[in-house]
Amino acid sequence: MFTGEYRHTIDTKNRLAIPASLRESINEEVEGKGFYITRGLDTCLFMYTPKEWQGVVSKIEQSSFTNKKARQFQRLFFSKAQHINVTDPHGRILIPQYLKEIANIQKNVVIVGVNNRIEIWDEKNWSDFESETNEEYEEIAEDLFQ
Amino acid sequence: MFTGEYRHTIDTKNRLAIPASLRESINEEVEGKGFYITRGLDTCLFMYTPKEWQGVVSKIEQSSFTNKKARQFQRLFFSKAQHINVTDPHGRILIPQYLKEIANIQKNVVIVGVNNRIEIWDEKNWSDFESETNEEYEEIAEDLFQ
DNA sequence: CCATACAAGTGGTATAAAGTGGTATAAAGT
DNA sequence: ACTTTATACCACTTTATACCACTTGTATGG
Repeated sequence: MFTGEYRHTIDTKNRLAIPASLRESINEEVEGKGFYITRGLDTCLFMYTPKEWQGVVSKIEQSSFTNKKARQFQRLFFSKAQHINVTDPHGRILIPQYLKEIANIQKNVVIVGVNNRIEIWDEKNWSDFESETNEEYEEIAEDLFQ
Repeated sequence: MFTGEYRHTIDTKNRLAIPASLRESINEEVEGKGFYITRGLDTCLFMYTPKEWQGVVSKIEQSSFTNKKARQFQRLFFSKAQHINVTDPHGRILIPQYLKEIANIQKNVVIVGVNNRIEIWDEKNWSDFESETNEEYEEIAEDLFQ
């Protein structure tokens, strides 16, 4: 399970260090090697272990769209996804340029653990998101913890 | 599984380099040698490994059209398809001229991994497609990533 | 409380691989 | 036999990977 919020930077060569504590929470034997990274929702990137990724993919293969919608969605979904292995001895990954642009990522990023996935945000988008949803958090939580 | 988006160019002799990371994700023993390339849907080209191609063909053979429709479709489908081997030491293939014209391919192309196939797009058509389907992506993806 | 050691994160350089463009040779079609 | 097309080969440019060094922050021990 991934948790926590970490502030890192992307360098000029699109390298980003995955926080050590997130890496250490992965059992490679079970979860597979490397990550699948893709376009997320709300202007950020989603990153999964191979095992969790397989779960998302099988959902897509089940889903019943009209032919055209299915084709178009699958095209976007797979084209934005990328398997990355962590070859760097310091646990850095390479963020594809097109994903940087989609999530509007500059230099300072926030890496967030969200249960079965890791999210990657531009610092600005993250603080915007936080201030927007701060109040709602209390409301939702109240319902949830009843 | 093919994923990712790659920007390459076609030279004056219709040669196109298949991205190394896509080639490496193929197990030739299982998938067969070379590719089948054909006219795709939505103004692009589809490219399959021999094994995946066999799957597509057998689907067509099962399909129950009226005789005339089936005949017309199969005629178009098979006539545009071509088996190509990758002889170039750099993994380049030769795009037949008639397929270039069908997909309106100029010099700059986008090569896209879409699960069991590779798609080849002219750069312009690809960016048009992206902007058209952007909103739908968020809608469908919301259900998916729950 | 300060000094030291260690780990994590960041930045740069050197090397290797991938992609592109051209020419020469071989094969195919006319 | 000639023209056209495809294949093989070679050279260059660009990009990615591997490697090394520095900085920062945290923990440990005197």
